[in-house]
Amino acid sequence: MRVTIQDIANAANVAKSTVSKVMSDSPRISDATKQRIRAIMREMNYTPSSLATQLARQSSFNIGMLVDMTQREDFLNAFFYNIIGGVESVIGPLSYELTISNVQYHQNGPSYMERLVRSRRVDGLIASSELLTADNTAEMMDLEFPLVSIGENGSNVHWVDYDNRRGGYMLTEHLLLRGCSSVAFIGGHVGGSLYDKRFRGYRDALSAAGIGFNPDWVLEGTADEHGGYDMAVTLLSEGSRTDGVVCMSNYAAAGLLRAADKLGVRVPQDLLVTAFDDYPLSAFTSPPLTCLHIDTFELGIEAGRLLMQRLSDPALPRQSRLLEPKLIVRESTG
Amino acid sequence: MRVTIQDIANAANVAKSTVSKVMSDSPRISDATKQRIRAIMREMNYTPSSLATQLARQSSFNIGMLVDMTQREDFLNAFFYNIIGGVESVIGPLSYELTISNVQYHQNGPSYMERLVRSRRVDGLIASSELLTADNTAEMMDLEFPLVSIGENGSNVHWVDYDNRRGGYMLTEHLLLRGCSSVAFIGGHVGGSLYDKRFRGYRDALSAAGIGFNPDWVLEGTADEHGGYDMAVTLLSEGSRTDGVVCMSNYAAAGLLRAADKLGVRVPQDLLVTAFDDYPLSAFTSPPLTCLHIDTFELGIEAGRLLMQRLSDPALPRQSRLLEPKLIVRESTG
DNA sequence: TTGTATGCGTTATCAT
DNA sequence: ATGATAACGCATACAA
Repeated sequence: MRVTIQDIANAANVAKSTVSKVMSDSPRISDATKQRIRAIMREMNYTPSSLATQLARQSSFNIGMLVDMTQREDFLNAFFYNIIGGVESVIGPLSYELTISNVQYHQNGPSYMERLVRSRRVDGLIASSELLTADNTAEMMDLEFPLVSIGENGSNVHWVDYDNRRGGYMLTEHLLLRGCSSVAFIGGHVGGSLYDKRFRGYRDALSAAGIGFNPDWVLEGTADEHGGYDMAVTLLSEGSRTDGVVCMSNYAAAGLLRAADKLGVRVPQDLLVTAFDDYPLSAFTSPPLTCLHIDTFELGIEAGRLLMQRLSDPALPRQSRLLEPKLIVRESTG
Repeated sequence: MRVTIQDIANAANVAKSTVSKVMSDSPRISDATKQRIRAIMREMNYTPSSLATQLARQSSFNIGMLVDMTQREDFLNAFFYNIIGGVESVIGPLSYELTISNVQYHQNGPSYMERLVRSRRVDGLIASSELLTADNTAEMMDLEFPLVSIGENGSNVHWVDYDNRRGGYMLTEHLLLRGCSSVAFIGGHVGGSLYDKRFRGYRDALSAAGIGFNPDWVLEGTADEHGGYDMAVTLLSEGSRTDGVVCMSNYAAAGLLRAADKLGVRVPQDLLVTAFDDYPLSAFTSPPLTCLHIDTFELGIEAGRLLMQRLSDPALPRQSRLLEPKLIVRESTG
């Protein structure tokens, strides 16, 4: 830094403690001196050193966010980026900055626990639940280090998540309301955290409608375009009476649509189709897909809010927020 | 911080300066003491305070990256996220952290110049050229503040960018090589920085092939699905002899494909189609699109490298890097 | 090879 | 209402 608080103090013929008080707008400084010193600060183009401030206040005014960039799947990227945007939108106005740290590159060198947490490089951390090991979580709890998990978390930490069970329920219910009687569920694998919740929602909706569950309607597989195509071929060729489908992803749904087209199955005349995630394909398939929109920006906002709350109240009891997804109806369901 | 360097010094019965030297692995400390003190540090679970280190070293070891999150267009998000990943992949291993700052929220409060630059909260900045005003750029030059622009920049700053002219050239040339003789260029508007470069590449490729340029083949318009549809209708209904198209975006191309389908124009039999950007639609349209892939992760890497170079050599003469896009051939061109 | 003293630029406490 | 001074935790030039 060029000009320091001392320079200002000298120029104004006051002690630097006075200048400091002016900056914090202390009521114990006369308005006259405030004006005078502020003018000098402007004139001398003074900006306090953030490094010094941070050390003195024992706070970095920095929030860390852990991401995993090994997954080069672009659609995930868009989600994370939105989360980042959401977090920033709440911490930014509170004069906190956002530090993005990639777990990938912590493999060899010091981990994020060292780089961010123990060194106090950030005042708090937001991280996807998959990236939080039990050990690290425990240590942060022990250090009373503010932490918010994105994704339901078993440990005693704050978390925010979308209601995936509810999502499965909503899509299934929508199909039933449109007259479907045998609804299939395709993509994903039993044991996946997303899968299990969404599948449960699917089954709950069937039960609620008094419809028995048929194992033939459920196909596991990779939830991408290729997987969707294959599962659709299986599902539609068996002469099954399926009249509605819930897909684990819009990529799988795109594959399904391609298969249906090839097999002469018309959507939505012969088959109604729904999928999780609006982005990126749902609006552009033919026909466009009825889908469930997950607003990850909102997720970031909630995570940020929760963390800031925790920051100002260390005794904040453990909290969690379950956000509701939004149904977007398009031609694939009539 | 709980345990400080002083605590370690006490426990080891040495001066804290000795401990400091051990941490930097100074050759002037005996191996014996090094081992002994390191053991104590481990045992006492010591991690140096980053705040204190930063103040003492007069460096935040932080790189700032400016983004504009007002644009809620998801596909842009994926690009930016990849840039972030690229930057992080080079600065992370060098023990720098990445600070993401959103210009949007700097509207009212202090600007990023105040929050990041003048306060020295970051040691250097990476920002998209559209976000850099002449004033701010000038001030950073004046402060000798390390800056790398993403996107060609007129000012005397370091920058990295993709070669958009070359991109326009490549797509056009590809069509010509596939036998097209009248190639159209649709989407975007004269004056746009991307447009002008890409369009120039298109014209250059035509010239190089000795083909005259026909203004009827060039349609301006929004480069989204709707715009693409409209432009295609205009282009294809006029009984024009266009046999190949370069689209400014894969969204526009998707619209074009929809229009072609409706008008009975077959792709690629009657018309070859190419587009800028692989992500997100190009692989999923029918037929899948031949397109130009822009690896934004790579862009981030180059930006990061350039900045780190500048950081270690303040006298580094102004540099720029122009990256070459990659042609991905799919069914839309046969 | 290790220790002493000072600086880094603030904030905060306690006098005055 | 303002000033002197001690933290904050580490790095470093200079002594020993």
